[in-house]
Amino acid sequence: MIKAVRGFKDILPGETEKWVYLEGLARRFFNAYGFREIRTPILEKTELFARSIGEATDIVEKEMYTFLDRNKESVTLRPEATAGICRAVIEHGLYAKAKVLKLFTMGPMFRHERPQKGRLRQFHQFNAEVFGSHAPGTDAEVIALAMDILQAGGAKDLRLEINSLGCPECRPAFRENLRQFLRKNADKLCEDCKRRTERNPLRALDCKKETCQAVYENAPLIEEFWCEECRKHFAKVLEELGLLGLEFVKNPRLVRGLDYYVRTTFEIKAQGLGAQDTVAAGGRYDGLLKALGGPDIPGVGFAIGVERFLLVADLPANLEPRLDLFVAALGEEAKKQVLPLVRSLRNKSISVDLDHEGRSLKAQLKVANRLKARYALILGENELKEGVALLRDMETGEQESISLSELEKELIKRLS
RNA sequence: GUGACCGUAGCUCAGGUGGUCAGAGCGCCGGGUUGUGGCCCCGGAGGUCGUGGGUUCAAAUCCCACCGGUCACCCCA
Repeated sequence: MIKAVRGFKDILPGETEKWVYLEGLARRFFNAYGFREIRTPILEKTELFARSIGEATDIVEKEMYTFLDRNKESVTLRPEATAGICRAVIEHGLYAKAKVLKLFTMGPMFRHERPQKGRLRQFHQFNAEVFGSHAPGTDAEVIALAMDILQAGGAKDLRLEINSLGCPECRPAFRENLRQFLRKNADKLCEDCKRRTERNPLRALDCKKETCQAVYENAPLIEEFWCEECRKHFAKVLEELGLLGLEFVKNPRLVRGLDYYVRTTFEIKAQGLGAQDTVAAGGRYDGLLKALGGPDIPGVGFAIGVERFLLVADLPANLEPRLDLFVAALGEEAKKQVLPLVRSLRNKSISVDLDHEGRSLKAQLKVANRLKARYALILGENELKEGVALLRDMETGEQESISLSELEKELIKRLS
């Protein structure tokens, strides 16, 4: 048997209804916050991700689905959405259309990692990106949007963690200082952190090993290095979050895995997700557009992991579709009578199904029951003779006789 | 890439120390109701016991390898 590729999952009926529900929910909020939808390709030139995410990140080094196209050009299945959106914004000059450009997208991302709870190789995100605003209020607005979507989906016990990574003005000094600290304490660190010391010292702070965390109790803090601008920016973001009524926890060790973040970074964590407890994450990426060859326009955004969202969402129980009407036509003649009616009702958005296998009435009603039909319409020889059809209420079992000439009108009245 | 655990019908799972152990529940199909679903009763279909090798008189059961799944590490949504 041919099975789906590891880490790639079918989303089956029963699940798809939940997806559609959450997508609709997210769309309503994106709309309410003034975001327009953009859809970019799933495949991009590899260079785009290498330049935006960062050459030395795990994503680029070992997690991308990269291959040579037939013309020998290296292409990659997008591991995240921001890079592609930035590319499109630059390519089409979208930044010229409005001072502040608000975009959202939803769709699959691909990362070649070992699957586990809340982690697939093809996974899905809801993404929001704002271009053209340096204002801290925009950071807060974007965070509020993410929180609103998650809360509307019934996610409980959300924990918003926030930090500022500084900017190109102040971060290098911190990075160097931290590196010195790590070198001094190298003998107490795990192998991973020793490696991070030279490659990406900030990431060491994120290490989950208690022995390392014990060392980092005394590590230098980024806030001690923030420049005046970064300090003011962060304070203002927090103030606006407070005004929006959002609780947060400052986490000076919060470091993201993508190089393009500056200043504000945040993660929204939830209970019940196992080891991968971040449902949403994002931050500010002011230099990214310029780095990709565009104008020097700032950006802020976030991604919600849809699979993880589903794990913590509290959804309505009645998402599975119900059939309005099941038509049980007994015999060829009855079926001929009923086909035009079925089509007509369907064209009025009334959901109707019928049996094409010529099965017994009993079997047909059984199907009607399984499809959770509200009504069944029974038309057999007896009814044909009398020029009527029987409308059976599948809840109560009550049946009434309706003349064929009135049938369509009656059904529309009851079912629309 | 590393580790732990797991792999029996469509689904959820039983099957002490190898010898009617190929089963149950749910689902599906049919019958009980010559034209009436849901509840109940009866019957039926459906399985290379993940794959391949080995030990043995005998393996779903023990051993090895491989494949697949789950969770965790790394990292991240």
